[in-house]
Amino acid sequence: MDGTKLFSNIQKHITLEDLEKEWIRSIFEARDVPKKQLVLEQGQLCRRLYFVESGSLRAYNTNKQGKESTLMFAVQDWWITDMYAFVNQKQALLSLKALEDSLLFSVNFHDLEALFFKIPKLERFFRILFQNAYVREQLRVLDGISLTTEERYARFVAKYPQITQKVTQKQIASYLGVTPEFLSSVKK
Amino acid sequence: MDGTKLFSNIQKHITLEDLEKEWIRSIFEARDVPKKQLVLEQGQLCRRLYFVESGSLRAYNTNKQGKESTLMFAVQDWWITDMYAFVNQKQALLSLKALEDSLLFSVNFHDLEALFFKIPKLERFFRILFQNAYVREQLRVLDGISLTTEERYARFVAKYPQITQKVTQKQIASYLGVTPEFLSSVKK
DNA sequence: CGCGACGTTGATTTGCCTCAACGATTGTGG
DNA sequence: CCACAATCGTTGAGGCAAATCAACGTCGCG
Repeated sequence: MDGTKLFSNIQKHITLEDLEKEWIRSIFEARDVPKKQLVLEQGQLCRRLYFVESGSLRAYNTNKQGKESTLMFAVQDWWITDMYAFVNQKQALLSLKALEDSLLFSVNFHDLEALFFKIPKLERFFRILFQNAYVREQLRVLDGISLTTEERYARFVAKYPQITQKVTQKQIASYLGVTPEFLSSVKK
Repeated sequence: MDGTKLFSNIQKHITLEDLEKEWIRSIFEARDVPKKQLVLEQGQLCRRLYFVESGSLRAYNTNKQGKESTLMFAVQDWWITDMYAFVNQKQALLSLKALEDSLLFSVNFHDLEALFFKIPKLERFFRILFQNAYVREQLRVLDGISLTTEERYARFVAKYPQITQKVTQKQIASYLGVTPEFLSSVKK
């Protein structure tokens, strides 16, 4: 396990001693996942929180009629899981699938809880992480209830240019909550 | 300042010594706001985070055409602010207005930052608070892109029965992102 | 008492979905 | 490496969901 990106990600908000890095290293698990592999399947217990060291993932829900709704994309240097199912240790509402060959570091729920007691500074790190995530989702909700599809597509492209390149329009459509056909027509 | 609800809210997730309560008390500010009063106005700098000891607030954005979009309601025992503007100390995207006579406790940004250093346990409290808020917003996004208006209205009523009683249908419509006329028709 | 906001209803228009078809990519097995 | 299948992005016809606009009765507030 190298985890260069993981440690520099954490050290954006707090500083770590070598010993603390060692503890973290011992608890996080590295995993290579090939393109299209499922990391988590909807309905399973969601045991782990993932950090994307390289590659990218998509989190999506599939309803009874088979319609997919994309809740988030995660590229290099992002954290991702089905957070609802992770913090409540419940059945996942989401599936997580690799968009390309990826290297993930992950930690299970109970190890992370223990790590918070061993390294209280991590509470600060995750406080800031969740704070930013909350703000991001609130802005997305506001966009969703106040903007037209055309405006929301433009904002997505402006905010996530690197993601726009990696994913299909069908996936962007399912992130915006519209059909691929309609998104296609909006683009002109 | 009494702050019974404030302290018991914090102590849902961490325990506080008397001295720590004293520090918190000295930094939080009590304020009575009458029904319909603006607590924060869109465009102003958002300096404070609010806790609703009693009463209720609504957070909403008004666009150029004058259309209001409700981002959240906060009743007794909830925390609220324009979180985007608060954590970045930017111009507020939202206005906060009292739905009824309310008692608020609030803290300004820099005092809260200082308090995190004085009482590191508070990082844990807010880590959990933001974690739950993030999950809540993610589920709202998912509902927004995957459900019909009828289903979303039913979920709102089921999830927030006490809010449903306090607010107008116009406000619920602006929370769901539909017009009052359409919500009215959906209810049958 | 009277004004203004609310909730509802109906007529019309617009946004968006559904379904089907098509060429262009992508991926896969022989 | 090629041939075939599958998925993608696009287009168009038709239908439904939701917005717009106007009208009207009700209610709370000044």
